[in-house]
Amino acid sequence: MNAHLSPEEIVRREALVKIREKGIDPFPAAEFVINDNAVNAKSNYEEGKSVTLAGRIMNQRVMGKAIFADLQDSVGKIQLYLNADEICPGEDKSFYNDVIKHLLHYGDFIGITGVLFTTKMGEISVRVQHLTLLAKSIKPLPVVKKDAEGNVYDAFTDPENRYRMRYVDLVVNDKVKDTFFKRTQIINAMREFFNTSGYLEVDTPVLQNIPGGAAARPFITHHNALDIPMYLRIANELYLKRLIVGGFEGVYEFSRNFRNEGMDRTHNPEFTVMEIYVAYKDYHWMMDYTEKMLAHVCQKALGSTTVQLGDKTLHFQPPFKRISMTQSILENTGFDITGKSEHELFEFCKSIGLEVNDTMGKGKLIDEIFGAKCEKTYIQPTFITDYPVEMSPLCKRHRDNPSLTERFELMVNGKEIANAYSELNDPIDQLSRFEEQMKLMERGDDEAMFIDHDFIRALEYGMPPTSGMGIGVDRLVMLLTNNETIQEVLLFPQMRPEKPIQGPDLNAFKAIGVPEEWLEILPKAGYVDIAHLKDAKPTAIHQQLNGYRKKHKLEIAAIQLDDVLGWLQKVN
RNA sequence: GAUCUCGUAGCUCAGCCGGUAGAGCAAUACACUUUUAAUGUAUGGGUCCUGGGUUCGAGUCCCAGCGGGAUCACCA
Repeated sequence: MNAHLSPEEIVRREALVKIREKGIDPFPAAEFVINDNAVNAKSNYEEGKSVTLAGRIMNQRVMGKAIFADLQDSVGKIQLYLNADEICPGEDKSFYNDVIKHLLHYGDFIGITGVLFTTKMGEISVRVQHLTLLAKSIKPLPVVKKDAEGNVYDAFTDPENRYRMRYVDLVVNDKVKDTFFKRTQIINAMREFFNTSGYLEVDTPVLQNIPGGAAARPFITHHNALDIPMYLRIANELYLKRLIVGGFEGVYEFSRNFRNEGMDRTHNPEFTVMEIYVAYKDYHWMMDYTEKMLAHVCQKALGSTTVQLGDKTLHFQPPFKRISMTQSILENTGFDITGKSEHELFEFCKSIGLEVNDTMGKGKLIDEIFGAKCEKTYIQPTFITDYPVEMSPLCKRHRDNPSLTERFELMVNGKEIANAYSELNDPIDQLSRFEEQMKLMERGDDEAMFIDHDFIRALEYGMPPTSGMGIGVDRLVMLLTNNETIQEVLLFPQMRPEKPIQGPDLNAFKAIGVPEEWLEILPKAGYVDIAHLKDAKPTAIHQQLNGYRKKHKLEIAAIQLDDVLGWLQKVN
């Protein structure tokens, strides 16, 4: 049964047995009470202080009757000094010699009690008096080593393995845990900011009848009892506005959204957006509020409003630059979109080499121009304001210009981070905007919005003037943790599923009369299951198996052709 | 979805013009009571991603597939 295990795994499983034979439980149930951690023990160092710590053994340097090892706990590492006489004060040194030296492995969880001291090399360490095995690790972790200059050797770097086995990544790669600590600090800082303002955190449906609030392809599922299609939410916007209709002053939600679109280093099928809606406010207020909120988040999570991102330094100190979309396009292309017809925009797009087609309305064409020529130029936080009405079906028309909307997006490092409106609260205008979207859908735009009649009904009861803002949490975390891929800031990013390891069906072979000693050889010779046998010629099977036997010099009786014929008879 | 590129030991990687599968770390054994990429000696460990093809002979060349990465397109 150990055929599929690596030699190291077999050693560890054997160690498990030997540990049990010595009367030690390798997976004890009892609580292990610690009174300190690796980082605190070092920063509040007191010579001779007794500490009890728990964590993984990460590196052992065996020196005969003494061992140096690193203990890695939830916050960091501390060196252990394991001395035979210290741990086994009496005559019997077998716990040290047999268990610690030979049955403990890299990655095992242990608990220790000992006293703090400093080695002659100046390293704060624990002189261990008691050691308890807390959990055996029977699969070897990748061994990552670091030298005195901080150079890392044999790092566990393969992105596929790191993301698939994040639990391993977190153990062996120091910086990974820090990113996720920061992620939570960022989210906590936002929550704290909104709560201090007196706004209410709410939960709205993830499973929706109509996937509204954004333009994107949804994931579709089915509700059996109601026998209707249901959608995973692409946004929560329309539900939060219903709550403003219901009378809340301000509501916000950290919303896990799902979009059935491409995956790359800035897109994951599920991602997190924070959306907030506040009654009686407009988008000017929301710009001020967003600036303050981001400054607060940077200060809380990073201790500064200055953020290093690669070779760029970003400044989140308010006020941020503000520029209208029309002005931005004019500055970056020399083209004034004011009053231009769809045809004129279409021709301009073609003239600057953009790929356009006739499913694109005015809004989408302008968006193309902005995306291609303007977006990337805004590295420092910049509010882009006053988008064309065609691009923003949920946004109130601009108070001074009905062809524009009261909308802003916040650009940082050439990417959209936040999006906000003075929310459209005129139910009649909202319905006609939805109908425009339906026309786009009929033209072939599969990301146009559905009409949500219940949402219209809510607006008909009356929604106060409201400003709403959504912020891409994952992308914000990327910015603030200096990561270039979304996979680095999601604990478990979406991956193509691993192919199940096809366990050869040995029982089926047994059932047709394959002898015990040949059971495991069949799959190795290429016959993974009965179907493979069935499709092959008996003579080929016969030769293949005996060929394998010869090649590997197996000390078992050769298979006769009659045996193979016998198996095949039972198959049919 | 398109293009480029990669897939060899538990980890990081070599492997030339096609000719017996390699190193370091990890593992095992021995030595070593202040090491920290510990050290020294010895040993074991491989479906060279999968399937075809060319060839006397394929890790290597060709084709297809699977998986990863990068770039681009769409999207936040």
